[in-house]
Amino acid sequence: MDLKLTPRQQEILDFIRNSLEVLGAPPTRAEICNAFGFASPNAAEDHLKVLAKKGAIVMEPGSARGIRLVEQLGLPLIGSVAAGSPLLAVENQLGRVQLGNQLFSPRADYLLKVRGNSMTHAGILDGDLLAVHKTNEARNGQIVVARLGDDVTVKRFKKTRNRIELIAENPDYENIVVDGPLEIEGIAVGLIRNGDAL
Amino acid sequence: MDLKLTPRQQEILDFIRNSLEVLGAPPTRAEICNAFGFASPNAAEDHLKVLAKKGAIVMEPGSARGIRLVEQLGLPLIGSVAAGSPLLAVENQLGRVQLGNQLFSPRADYLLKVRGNSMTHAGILDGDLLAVHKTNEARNGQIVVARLGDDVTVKRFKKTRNRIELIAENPDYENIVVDGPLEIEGIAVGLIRNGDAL
DNA sequence: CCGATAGCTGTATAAATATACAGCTATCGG
DNA sequence: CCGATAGCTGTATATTTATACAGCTATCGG
Repeated sequence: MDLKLTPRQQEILDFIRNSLEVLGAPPTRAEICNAFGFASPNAAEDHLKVLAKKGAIVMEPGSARGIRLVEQLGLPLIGSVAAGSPLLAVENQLGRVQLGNQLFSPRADYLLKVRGNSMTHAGILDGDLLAVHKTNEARNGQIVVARLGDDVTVKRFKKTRNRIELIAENPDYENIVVDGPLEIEGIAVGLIRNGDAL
Repeated sequence: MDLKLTPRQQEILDFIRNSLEVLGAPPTRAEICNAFGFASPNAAEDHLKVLAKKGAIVMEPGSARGIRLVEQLGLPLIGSVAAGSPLLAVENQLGRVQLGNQLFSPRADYLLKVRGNSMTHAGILDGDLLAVHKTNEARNGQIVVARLGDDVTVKRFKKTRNRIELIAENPDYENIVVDGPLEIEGIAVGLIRNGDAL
């Protein structure tokens, strides 16, 4: 979903860019109307919907000035996950990393900053950024981001006839035999290592 | 008015910075409350008022998410001025230039992109950015930004016993003898020339 | 001529948001 | 001990804002 924009739609997009630069915030529908001389706020709304459908912007539902430019979105970088909070909650985000998500396959939805050494033998070191594809299903042998109660962990997924195990790729760490509620948050599709860690 | 911030106030400011980076827009009062665990939106309001008074932010009255960081504000760059519109109207702004306003004295309030060659003999070329201090009063010999009806022009100010003249510093252009309404928008306090024009 | 699409007007409304007023506690310099 | 200030709770409200619904015109490929 990344179709070409009509000239008019391009103008709207440019206005949003300009608003971000000049005002420091995205415009409201009313401001768009004002800038283009629209008599109805719905004219702006329609344009925004099209821009969203075409993948140029993302709209934060119900939020004032909730227009985000996809081009400057990049992938959210998730830090340490606060107990019980949704992985992608704003409070867990360290920022965004400018990175086309077509770099990985399947598509990366976010980056997770890895903490600890439980996966070092799989080449995943402390501080690495793990590119994660959001999904609820994992196949045997895949490296998953899993939630066990309040904890979020990165491990290798192993499913046998009678149980599910989360394998630590480091003999110093113990594998986890799942007995409580397990939720797959996503599967690893890539890795980025910052120069600092090399 | 640029006093030191308390640690708490610094935290609030950092949160605003973070919100701009992560969300792409300034936070609402409610979001600040949420992030810091405040029970009352007024706690956020108070902090913002202090930050505004101390010069760290500027608040757009009545506007949703109307918090601007002064540090990334720079000086507004005014392009061609639409007939009849206020000089600093958003529609006239080409963007902002990162520039401490203490560079000039008196303080520069905005930059005006000069159009035309009527001041070339004063070293003001087409395309130059003129740093302007906002004021209604000009002294003899100062270079002023003046409004004559719908037109905004840059000229040297000359006041004699019985009339006011706007002098063009280029023999190819004619001086303007003021007979209609004249409004001084500001006086030139500096000049910036972009590499392109050299 | 038809249906789809772009681009708009006009109206309405629930929810988000800014922001005022009143008051309370802890700290700190004098 | 006093007054000022920082930092907050709690309540209330006028605006701003997002956004739905209904409908209209012009263009364009078939």
